[in-house]
Amino acid sequence: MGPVKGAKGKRMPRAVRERQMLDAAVRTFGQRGYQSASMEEIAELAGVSKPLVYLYLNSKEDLFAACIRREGDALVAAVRAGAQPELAADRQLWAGLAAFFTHTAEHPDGWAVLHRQARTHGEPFAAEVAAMRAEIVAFVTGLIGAAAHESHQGQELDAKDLVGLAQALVGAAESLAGWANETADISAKEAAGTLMNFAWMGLGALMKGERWSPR
Amino acid sequence: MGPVKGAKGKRMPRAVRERQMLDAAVRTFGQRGYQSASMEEIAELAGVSKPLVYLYLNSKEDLFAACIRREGDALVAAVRAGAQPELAADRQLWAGLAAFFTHTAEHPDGWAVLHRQARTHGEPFAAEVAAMRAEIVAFVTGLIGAAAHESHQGQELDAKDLVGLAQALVGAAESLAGWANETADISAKEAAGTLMNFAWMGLGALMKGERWSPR
Amino acid sequence: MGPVKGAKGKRMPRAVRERQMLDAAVRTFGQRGYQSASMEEIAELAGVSKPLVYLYLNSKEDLFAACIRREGDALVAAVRAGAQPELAADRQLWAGLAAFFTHTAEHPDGWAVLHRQARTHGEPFAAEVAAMRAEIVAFVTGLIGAAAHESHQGQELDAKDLVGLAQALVGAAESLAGWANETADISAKEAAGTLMNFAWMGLGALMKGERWSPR
Amino acid sequence: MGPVKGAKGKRMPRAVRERQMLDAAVRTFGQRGYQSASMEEIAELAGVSKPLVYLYLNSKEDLFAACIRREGDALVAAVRAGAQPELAADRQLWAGLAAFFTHTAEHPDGWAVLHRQARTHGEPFAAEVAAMRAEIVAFVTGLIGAAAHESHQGQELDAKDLVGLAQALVGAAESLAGWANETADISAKEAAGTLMNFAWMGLGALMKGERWSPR
DNA sequence: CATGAATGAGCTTTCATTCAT
DNA sequence: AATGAATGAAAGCTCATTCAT
Repeated sequence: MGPVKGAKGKRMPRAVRERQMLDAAVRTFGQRGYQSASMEEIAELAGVSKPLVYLYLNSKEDLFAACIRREGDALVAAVRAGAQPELAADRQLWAGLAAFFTHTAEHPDGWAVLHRQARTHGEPFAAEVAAMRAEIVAFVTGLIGAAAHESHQGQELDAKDLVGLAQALVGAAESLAGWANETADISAKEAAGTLMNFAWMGLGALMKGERWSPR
Repeated sequence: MGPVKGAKGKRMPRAVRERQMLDAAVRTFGQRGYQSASMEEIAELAGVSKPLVYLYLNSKEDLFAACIRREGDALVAAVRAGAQPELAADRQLWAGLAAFFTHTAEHPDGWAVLHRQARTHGEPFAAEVAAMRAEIVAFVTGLIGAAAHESHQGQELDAKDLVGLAQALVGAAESLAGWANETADISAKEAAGTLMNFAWMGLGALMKGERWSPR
Repeated sequence: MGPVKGAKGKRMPRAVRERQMLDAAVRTFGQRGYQSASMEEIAELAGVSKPLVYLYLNSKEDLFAACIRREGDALVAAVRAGAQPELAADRQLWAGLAAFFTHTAEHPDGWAVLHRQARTHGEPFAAEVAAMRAEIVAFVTGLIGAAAHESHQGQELDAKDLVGLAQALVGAAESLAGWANETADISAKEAAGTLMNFAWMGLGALMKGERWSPR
Repeated sequence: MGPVKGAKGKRMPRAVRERQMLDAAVRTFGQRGYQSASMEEIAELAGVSKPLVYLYLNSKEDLFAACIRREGDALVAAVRAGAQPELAADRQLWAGLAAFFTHTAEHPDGWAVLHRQARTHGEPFAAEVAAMRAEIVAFVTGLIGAAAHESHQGQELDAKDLVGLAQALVGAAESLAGWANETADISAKEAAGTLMNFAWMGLGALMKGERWSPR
C-alpha cells in the first residue's frame, strides 16, 4: 500500500503528521482489528517511525481511542448534518438515516472501528462507543417523540417504549448498513426508504392505537 | 471466580472435561475477547492444565471455533424450538423473538462470543457466524413472506424487500437484546412485544400498500 | 504406517514387546532424529501405550541408548561375521567391507541412528558410538597390520600411521555407504571392490616403500 | 563463557551485532546441536536480548541456515584458496587437503555445524550441506581425473569410478579430520601427507592397471 | 499387564514500548 | 523533529513423564 500521504522523512507540521497517523491507524484497526494491528504496521503505513507515533499519540490504547473519537464524531456530525432541524420529524429521520448509510458506506474502515472493533475491546473503548450510540438513540428518540406529538392521535407512548423503539430502529439501521454495504448492493437512499417504510408505518399504526398481541 | 465445576485435579472422563473447558472458554472469550483471552486463563478457569486443553481441543482457534459452534447451535435450536411451526406466522415470529431474548439473556457470554467476538476475527469464525445469522434471516424472511401471503391483501412485496425487512428485524432484535439485557431491565416477552408491535404493524401497513416517501 | 507387529492390546511376553518397541524406536529415531521423535509416535508405531514404553525402557534417553546398543552390536556382529578369521587379511578386509555395505543397506534406519543421530547428541550417545567405531577401527588396524606383516616387504609402518590409515579407510567406507545407498545405485560388492582397489593398492605401494611427498 | 565480543547493552551498528549473533549461534549450534540450542542461550552468548536476534535473523531456522551458509562458504573458500590452480594436480590435492584440515581444526564449531548438525536436520539444511559437499567432491573428481590424464599410463578410469574414488577420499578426509582434531594430536600437514601417501599411491597403482580382486 | 488422564517445564515467537543519538 | 537500536513481558504450543485404575 505504501504511505498514505507525504514523502517519508519530510518535516511536516504536527497536525498533518497526526492526521496521517490517524488515517493509517483507522485503516489498520478497521481491517486487522485492535490486537492484530501492530504499531509497526501503522507507523509504516503512516510513513513515519514508531517512536514518532508514540511521541504524538502516547500509546496504542490512546491511538485507538483517538480513532474512535475522530470517527465517532465524524459519524455523528454527518447524521446531524443530514437531519436538518427545520424539516419535519419524518423527513429528518429519513435524511439522518440516509446520511448514516452514506457515511458508513464511504468510510468502511471507520465504521468497522466503531461497530466491530471498539465494542469488542475492554471498557475504555466500549464505553466511548456506547456513549456515542446513546447520543444517536436519544436523537432518534426525540424525533420519534416529536412525530408522535405532531400527529397527536391520542395514544401517547410512554418514554420506555419510545426508547425501545429507537433502540430497535438504530439496530435495524446498523444491520442494514452491513447488509447494504457488504452483501447486497443497495444505495443509501434505498436503504433509508426501506427502513422508513417499515418503521414509520409501524410507528403510525402504533400511534393510532393498534397493537399486536399474542392473544 | 474459581473452577466452573469439579474439583481440580480429579480424574474425569474426557467428555466431562471437554464440557468444562468449553464452558470456561465461552466465559473467557465472551468477556475478554478472542485475543485477550489466554489459554492459561481458560485452563485455570476450567480447573485443568494448559496441555490438557490442547490435548482435547487442539489449538486456540479450534477451541474458539468449538465455542462458536456450540453456542450458535444452541441459539438456533432455542429459536427454532420457540417458534413452533404449527402456529400462525405472527405467533411463530413472536415466540421466536421471545425465545431469542430469553436465550441471550440466559447465556450472555455465549451471545457475546457470537455477536461481538466471532464477527471481529478472521474468516474462519466470521463465516461460521454469518452462516448462522443467514439461516435466521432466511427463517424470518420465510415467516414474513408467509404472513404476507396469508393476509392476501393484494400488495406483494418483492424478494429483495422481504430480505431487507428481515435484515432490519434481526438487527433490531440484536440491538434490543443488548439494550434489554445490559441497560434496561426488560423481560424477554416485553421485548418481543415491543418489537412485534413495531414490526408487525409496519408490515401490515406495508401490505395494505401504504408507503412512506420523502415526497 | 501402523503397528510394526502384533495386534494392539494383546498380552505378549516382555521380550517380544520390547523388540517391537525397539523396532519402532529405531525407525522413528532414524527418520525423525532424536529430538523430533516423540515418545508418543514411537509408542503408537509399536502398538502400545506410552506408559508401557516407560515401564520397559525407562526414559527416552535409555530408549535411544538401547537402540544404539542393539544396532551397533548388530553392525559389528555383521562385519565380524563377514570377515571370517581363517581367510587371508585382504580377503577378510574385503569381506568385512562387503558385509558392512550390505548391512547398512539393509538397515538404513539403524545406520542412520548410529551414523547421523547418535553422533550429534550429547556425550552419553556419542561416546557409545565412538567406542563401537573405535572397535572397528582397531579391527581394521589389525587387518592392515597383519597384511603388512604377511607381505614382509621390509618397510614397516609405525602404529600411528596404521591407525591413521584405518581411520581413513573406515571414513571412506562410511562415505561410500551413504553414496552407494542414497545417491548412486551400487551393490555392496561393487562398493567393497572399489574401495579395495583403491586402498589395498595404496597400501601395497606404501609397503614397497613408495611415498608421496610435496617435495 | 560470557559474551563473545562487545560490552552488553552497548549500541552497535547492525552489521557488527549480526556478526556477534552468528558467532554465538555457530558456537552454540556446534556444541549443543540444533534442537538443544535455545535461542535464549544464543542471545545471551551474543550479549543481546532474544527479540533482537529475531529482529535481525528472523527465526531459528533462518539463523541456522545463515550459520551453515557462512561456515560452508568459509570452508569451501579455504580449500579453494589452498589448492592453487597453477600447481600440478597432486600438489593441488595435497594443498587442498591441508587447507581443509587446517580450517576444520581452527573452526571446530563451524565444522561441527556443517558435518554433524546440518546433516541431521530436515531438507532445507541437509540439502545445502549436500550441495557444498557435492561441490567439493566434484572438485576432487576433477583433480583426480586431471592427474590420471597427466600420467597418461594407458588405463583410463570411467567416470563412475572416479566419483566413487572422490567420495571415498572426501569421506576419508572427514574421518581423519575428526580423528586428528579430537583424538590424536596430528598437524594438518601430517594428516594431508598420510592421506596422500595412501590415496595417491593407490591411485597410481590403479592407473598402472593393477587391481585387487577376491579370488 | 496395560492404559486413559493429567501436568511441569520449556521453547519459539511477537509486540508495545523506550533509550540514545 | 525524528529515528535506529534494543528489550521486558507474555503468549501459544509441545513433550517427556507420571499417577490412578
